[in-house]
Amino acid sequence: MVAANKGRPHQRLRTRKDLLQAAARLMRQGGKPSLEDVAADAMVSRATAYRYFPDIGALLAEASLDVDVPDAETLFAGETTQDPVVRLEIVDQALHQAVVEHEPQMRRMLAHAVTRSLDIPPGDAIPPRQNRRLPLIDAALAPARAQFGPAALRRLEYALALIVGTEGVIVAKDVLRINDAEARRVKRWAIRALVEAARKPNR
Amino acid sequence: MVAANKGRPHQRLRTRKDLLQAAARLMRQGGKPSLEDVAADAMVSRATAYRYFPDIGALLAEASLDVDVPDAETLFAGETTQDPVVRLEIVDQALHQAVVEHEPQMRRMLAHAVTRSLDIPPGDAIPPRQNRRLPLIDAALAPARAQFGPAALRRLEYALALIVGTEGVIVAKDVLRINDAEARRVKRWAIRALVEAARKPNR
DNA sequence: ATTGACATGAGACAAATGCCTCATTAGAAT
DNA sequence: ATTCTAATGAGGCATTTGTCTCATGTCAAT
Repeated sequence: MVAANKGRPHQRLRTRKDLLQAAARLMRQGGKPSLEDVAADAMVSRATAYRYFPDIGALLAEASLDVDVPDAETLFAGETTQDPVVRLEIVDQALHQAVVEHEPQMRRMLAHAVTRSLDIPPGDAIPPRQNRRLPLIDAALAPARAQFGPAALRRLEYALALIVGTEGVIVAKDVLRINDAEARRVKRWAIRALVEAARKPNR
Repeated sequence: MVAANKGRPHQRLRTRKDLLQAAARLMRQGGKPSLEDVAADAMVSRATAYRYFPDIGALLAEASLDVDVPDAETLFAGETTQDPVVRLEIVDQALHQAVVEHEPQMRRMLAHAVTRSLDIPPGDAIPPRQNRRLPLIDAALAPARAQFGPAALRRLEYALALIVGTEGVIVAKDVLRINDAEARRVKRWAIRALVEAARKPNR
């Protein structure tokens, strides 16, 4: 593995970027490129690719990762509503769309994230999974925070996180086998139900 | 691949079982056995292993699959309650426990299920993912079916399926990074909220 | 008991994976 | 401009993966 934070940052960033872009490009075209393909497309030697990524799976997963999910600020830029349900539906819409638009990458990413803890030596620290979901949920609820108690808010955010992320879309597709429209409908209903339940004084 | 339903069913089932058992045994011991290891342990030639499973991933995933989740009948055997919330919590408890008890296998299984649609030739049929969740949810709601309209029932079942399965446990662990107790608490709250929302006349 | 279809074992093969070393190159600091 | 070090390229190596062929063994039906 190449050094992390000294020496030649530019060069390192460039080759890293080239590798990820090549991987993304090849995946967009067709199935599962080999590390050799990626390295060749990035005009980088195979050894160098292994210096940046522990294995081909990690490379592909990370290349799948730069699906740009809008952040909270841009998502709520022109939005004036205070209604948490409306704002949550905006979040769900954005995430849902990102998933269906980049479904193969999202699936690969999820698979990698889910098994990462297995392939590292036991007793070693598990790198935290990157998380775009909670900040968005939090931002959606921000204007209405006063409506909930602190514990209820936390509980609500966690429950919502079970519904709005990648996994929800995948479950709807693979387990429930329903189409996008119905999946969206189910989630919207659930979101509203949870928010309203959290609004109640207690329990 | 070996024939599916003619010839010598006994022999086929035996070797298939031997392979799966060997894979399960080796996985229980340590990390990720190679197909060669599995074949050797099953006292079967490598070629034969490939005749039963398309690749090592499928073998390991299927070997992880025989985690016995109780079916609806045994789960509700001594149960007299009609309350759907209580019954749903029983289901959630059972599934949650099955996941945490066999976490590595469940993760492998999920990863395989999630990416299976990617590695098959495009345009080909996607084999349905096996589903233990909906029947259990359905059984939990069965005594209370009259309380819901048909559309509301469907919607409720789908929403619940987003919360109670494997994915929910994984999200709680990896994304929310909360412990089992809190995960259970969040899910119980969400389940109750959804059921009660579905009870209301409409919307 | 014999036959015929079916399952298996043995081994060859190309490709991919991950790891390694050593020489060369390119960037950063002086 | 020179120097030193970090990054790279080239290639080798052992292992694994997945596919194929052909000979052999074995089950089941007659």
